[in-house]
Amino acid sequence: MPELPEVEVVRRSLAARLVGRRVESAEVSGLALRCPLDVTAWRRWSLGRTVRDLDRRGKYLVALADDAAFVFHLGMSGRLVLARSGSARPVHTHLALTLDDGSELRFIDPRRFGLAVPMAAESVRTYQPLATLGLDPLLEDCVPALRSVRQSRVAIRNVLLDQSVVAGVGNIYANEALFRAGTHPATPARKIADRRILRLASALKEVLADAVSAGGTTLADGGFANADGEAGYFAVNLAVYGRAGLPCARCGREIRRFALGGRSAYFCATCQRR
DNA sequence: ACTCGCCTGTCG
DNA sequence: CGACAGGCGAGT
Repeated sequence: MPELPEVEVVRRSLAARLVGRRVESAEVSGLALRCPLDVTAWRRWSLGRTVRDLDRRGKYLVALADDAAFVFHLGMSGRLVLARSGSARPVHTHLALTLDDGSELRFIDPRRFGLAVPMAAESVRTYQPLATLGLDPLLEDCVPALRSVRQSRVAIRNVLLDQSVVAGVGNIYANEALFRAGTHPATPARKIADRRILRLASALKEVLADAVSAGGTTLADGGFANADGEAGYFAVNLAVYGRAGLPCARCGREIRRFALGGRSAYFCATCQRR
């Protein structure tokens, strides 16, 4: 489940080898991702362009290539990898861009919840999925964003998942940040005192930075890998996510799981209070 | 402000 | 074989 740290790890592992490369050909699988993969659009916007920059916006990656931009989202199971052109493509490779150094950028996504869209560089500014993103909790102070929802009745775990509030947080890091902040996931946002908002903001930044340093979270399913196909090792540092029934590393109490808005929330009833 | 459907692989 | 994983957009 690529969230902000995993996308940042991909960006860092990809950027140095992608920037300066010219796109020579583009092929697609024919299957739709979140949006249809339009081979005509890909060829129109990518062929002959040179990648100048690779940027992250929340969970999105934006490659700038001269007057074009390629927007990617890894969805649930997406990978962006660089491989040698001509080597066998893994199953579920939906986009392959061959580059001028004999490498090939591949977008691989078994579950096809991801996104790969080419466009004019000037269109990025108004592209709706990017335009609605909240601020970046790794790069910016997210206290103002968390304060902005102080009237909301929505459970704080769900607030953290709202990409228009803070961009890039998914279920793993929402749960982990709440554990570090000592706040119960179901706490209505408006019930959280300002001191706890400050604590949550710093816990969020801290857990995201720790996860980036560890190369991201690769769960037992092996879903996530960086651009070289390497797993991250933050999974060993998860305090609550996926640990229902196991003892809390801080107090020993059994971690509990419950459904919150259709997806699992995890917490320690001793360490986290409403 | 909710729920549902999309999609595939894995696990019990 | 059903449950589950879950980001996100569409529908209610």
